[in-house]
Amino acid sequence: MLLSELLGERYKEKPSDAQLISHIFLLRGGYIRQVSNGIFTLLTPARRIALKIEAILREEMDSIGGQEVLFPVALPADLWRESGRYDSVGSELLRFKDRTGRDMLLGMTHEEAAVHLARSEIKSYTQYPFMIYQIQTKFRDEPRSRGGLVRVREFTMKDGYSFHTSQQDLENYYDIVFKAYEKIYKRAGLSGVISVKSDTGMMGGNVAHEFMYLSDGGEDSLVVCPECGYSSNMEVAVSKVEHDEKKPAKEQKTVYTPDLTDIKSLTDFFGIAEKDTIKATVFKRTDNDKTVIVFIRGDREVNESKLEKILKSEVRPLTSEDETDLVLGFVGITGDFDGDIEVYYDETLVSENDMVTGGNKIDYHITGINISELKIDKFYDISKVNDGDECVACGSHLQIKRGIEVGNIFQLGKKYSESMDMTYVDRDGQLKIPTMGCYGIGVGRLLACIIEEHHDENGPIWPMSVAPWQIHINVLNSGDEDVREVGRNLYSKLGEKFEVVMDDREVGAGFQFADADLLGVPVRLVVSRRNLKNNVVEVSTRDKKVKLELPIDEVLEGVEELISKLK
RNA sequence: CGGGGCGUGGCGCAGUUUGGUAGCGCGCGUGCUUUGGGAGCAUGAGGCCGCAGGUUCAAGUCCUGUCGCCCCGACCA
Repeated sequence: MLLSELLGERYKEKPSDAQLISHIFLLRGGYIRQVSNGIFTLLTPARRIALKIEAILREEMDSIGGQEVLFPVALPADLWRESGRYDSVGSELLRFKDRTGRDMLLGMTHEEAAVHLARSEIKSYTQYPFMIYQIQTKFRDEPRSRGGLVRVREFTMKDGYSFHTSQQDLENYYDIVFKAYEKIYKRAGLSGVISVKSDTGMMGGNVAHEFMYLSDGGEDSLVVCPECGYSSNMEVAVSKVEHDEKKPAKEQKTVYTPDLTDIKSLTDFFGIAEKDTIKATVFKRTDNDKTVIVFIRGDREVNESKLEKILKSEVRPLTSEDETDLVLGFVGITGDFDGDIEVYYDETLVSENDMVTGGNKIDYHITGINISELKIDKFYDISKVNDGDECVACGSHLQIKRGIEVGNIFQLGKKYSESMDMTYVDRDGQLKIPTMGCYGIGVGRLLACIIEEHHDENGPIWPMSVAPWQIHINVLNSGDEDVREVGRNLYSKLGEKFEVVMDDREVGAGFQFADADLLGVPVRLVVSRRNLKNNVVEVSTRDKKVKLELPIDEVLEGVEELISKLK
C-alpha cells in the first residue's frame, strides 16, 4: 500500500466529539468515520485490523472444535416468537416489515437462528456435542451508544453456540471456551482482561462470565478482591458488611427535621454517620406498576439488578410524575404501608441499633430505631457493594474498578432448545432436549480496547498480531531519484514476505512521522538522503524500544529477524 | 427516557450578549523556496451559518418548532 493512495485524512487536531483515547485516535488516524449515532464506516486501516482480529478468533474457535457458519442478518419475527423474545426484548431489537407486511427483525444475537439450524440437522446423541459460530454484523438499537467503537449500534461480533446432552458436558466445554477466550485476548495484545461473574439478563441461563478490559473509561462497574481473586460484575457482586456491634439500643424519639429530605442533610443535622441512618428507596414495578419500598442502610445504594431478581420484574425509580401517598423524603421503616405496597429490607440493616429513619410525616424523623425490635421476618441482599467492603470468600477489602466488556460466555441451559422444540434421540431411544452455551466477542470493541492499552501521545502502537501493516517505510526526500529507488526496492522486496505500507509522498519529515505514528505500524524504516550517504537504512519500532541503523544490504534480513521477535 | 452541552467550508474554532456586507487557524489547488518531528512566501477555490416557520427595512445573531450530534444518568448479551 502506498500512503499517497490511502483513502482517509489524518488530522492534527482532536475531533471535538471524541473523549476516549481510542475514539480520538480512530478518528484522527483515519480509521473510522461516523455515519450516524453509533454507526460507523471502517476505513482500510481499521478494516485490516478487524480482519486480523477475526483471523485470531477463527483460529481459536476452530481449535476448540467450532464450525463456522453464517446466519442471516434479517430474520423473520416468527422465529423469535418461538423463543418468546420477539415480545420480551425491548426497543433495542430493530423490528420492521418486509414488502409483504411480514414482521422481520435485524439479528442482535443468534440463539434462535442457531437452534433453527441445529434442530433440523442434528438428530442423535451421537452427534453431540457440537459448537457452531459465526463472525457477523449485529444490530442493536442501543438507547445510548458512545465512545467511538466501544459501544455502537451496528458492529461485528463473533458469536458461538454449543449444544450438549448433559449439564456436565456443557460445563466442561464452558471451561474450554473460557481458556480459549483468555488465549484470544493474549494474542490480541490485551493484558488487562479479567473475567467476572455476571448477570444473565435477557439471555436466560444460570452461569455467565464477562471478560472485562480494566479501564477507567469503562462503562461497567466491577468488584474485585485483590487477595483471593474474587471478581464479579457489580450487578451480582456480594460482600460482607461491617456492623458496629457495640452500638447500644436506644429509645425511639420523634424529632422535628424541617426540609431534611436527604441523607446528607440528615447526617449534618444529627451529627451522625451515613451508616447510622435508614434510607428508603422507592421503585415502581414495571410489570404491574405497584410500588416497592426498599429500606437500606444510609451508606448503601440499592442494586436494582438484585432487586429485580427478587421481584422477578424490572423496576424503575419512582418519579415526580407518579402519584403516591408516601411522604417522599420522610418515608420511614416504622411506617404502616398500604397492602398494595411491597416492602423489602436489606441485609445491611440486620442487628443495627440506634438508627434514624423517616417519620412518615412531613418534616419529622424518628431516632433510636433498633432493628431487632421491629419484627422483620426476612432480610434480602439488595445492596450494591461499596469500595472497601469485606470479601465474602477471604475477608480482605474489595475494590471497585471500571471495565469494558470485551466478551461474555453463558451457560444458557434449555431456554432456547426447549421453547423451540429442539430434540435428539438419546442412547435409550427417548427424545431429549439438549442444553446450550453461547459465547460472544465484539471485534470492534476489542480493537478499541487494544488502542486503550497500546498507545502513546502520538497515536496507537499496534501489536504485531493485529497491526494493519507490519512495516511502514518512510521515504524522506523522495524527490531524490536515488532515495526513491532504494525505497521502491525495499518496498517490493519486503512486500514479498510482509504487509508493507510506504509513505511515498513528497512532504516534510515531520509530517510523515506524525502520520506514521497515527497508523501505529510496529516496524518503521526510514530511507533518506542522509541515511543513504552512510549507506544505511534506519529501522525502529513504533514503541521506540528498538532503533537501529542497518546497512542497506542487510535490511531484509534484519527486518525479518526483528519481526519474528515481535510476533 | 431524564439532566447538561453543541450544530458557522473537510477538521478545530471566533462571531450570537448589544440584529447591519460571514471571519481565523489547519487542511485543499497552483507557483517558487524548503526538506529528519505536522515548513515559508505568494496566490486561489470552498460556507444560502443543521432544517422549517416567524419577528424586522435587515436575522448566523431575536422568537417558535423540528432534526442531528456529544457528555452524565437510566438501559444494555
